[in-house]
Amino acid sequence: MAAAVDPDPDSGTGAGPCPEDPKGPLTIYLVKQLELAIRSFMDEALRPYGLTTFQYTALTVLQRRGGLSSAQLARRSFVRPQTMHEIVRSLEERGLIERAHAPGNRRIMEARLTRDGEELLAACAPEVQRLEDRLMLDMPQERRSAFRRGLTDGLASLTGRDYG
Amino acid sequence: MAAAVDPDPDSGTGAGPCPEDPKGPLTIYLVKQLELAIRSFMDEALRPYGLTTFQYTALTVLQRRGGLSSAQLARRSFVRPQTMHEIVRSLEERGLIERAHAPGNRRIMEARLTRDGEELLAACAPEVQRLEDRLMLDMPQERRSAFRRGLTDGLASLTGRDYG
DNA sequence: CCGATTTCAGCTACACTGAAATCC
DNA sequence: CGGATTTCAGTGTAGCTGAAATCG
Repeated sequence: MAAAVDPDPDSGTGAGPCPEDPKGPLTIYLVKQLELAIRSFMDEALRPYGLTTFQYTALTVLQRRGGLSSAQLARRSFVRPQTMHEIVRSLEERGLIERAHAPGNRRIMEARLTRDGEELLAACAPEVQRLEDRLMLDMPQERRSAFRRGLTDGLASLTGRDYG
Repeated sequence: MAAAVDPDPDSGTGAGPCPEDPKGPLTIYLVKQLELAIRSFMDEALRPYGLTTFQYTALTVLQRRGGLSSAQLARRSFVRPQTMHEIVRSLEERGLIERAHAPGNRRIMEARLTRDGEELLAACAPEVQRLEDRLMLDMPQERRSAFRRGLTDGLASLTGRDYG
């Protein structure tokens, strides 16, 4: 499967420090590698529920902040409005979200989870939490905080938004 | 463009702590958000060179560790060998890498950067470094180390490999 | 008229499954 | 024969550009 992660004996990981660059790989490279690993495990965990990682993420954002428009979601996810519209449309078709015209602005469609959407997220939650736990397994509490702070600070630096 | 990142006044980021969960969003969510932001800026920076972020990443891995096979690259990137084969094939077609049968094993094709590939990477390097700098801009040295450690530790936890 | 949102159409890149051939 | 690598064929999803319609 996607996340088989055979502990393969390929010499090294491509990430370790080399004689030429003692500081190791770029941090942006490490972020990408970690995200690839997470997405691989997420896709595997979510496949039984018929969700991709991206669809799941969109649903959780809508769960936390209902009433967002497709364009607002797109900005959060750094994709074009057309791309997010496609995701939203498919989620609506499956009955996981529903959309209604915003009061006072007829051209904006606000999306919200349906009961089915809530239930599907609840069904996935344990597996997602298991992945979160596994990620943080070997980190003592203090290091977890420092890690999360690096992530939010980096996001703030790149986007100018506040993720604290 | 992709990374326009208008400092839009949408209420909040979807990532901040909510009354219901004082601990804030899952760390795996933060990793994904940060990677989305990075990829957005990377795609924008690399477009003039005709490279996607994924292609660029594959090239840099081959630069650090020449002589890898398509299947070895696939394991590092958590994709199927068929997927990586497609990437490698297109890079070879463009003359950025070349492949040769491994000595002693005729079914393995080892890939290496060509001179054109090296030059293209060198041309991209400044822009990529600018993004790296921007990510770490507001972090003092100690916090950068803690952040990088979180990334490598997380990778090690998920994959069982050593990214130290 | 300008800007934001939604939507349609077409396109490329990514990633998967399935299967076959080659070689150790 | 089993296992790994490469390759081909087909499919679906993600994400892009371009363009149009709607509404404030």
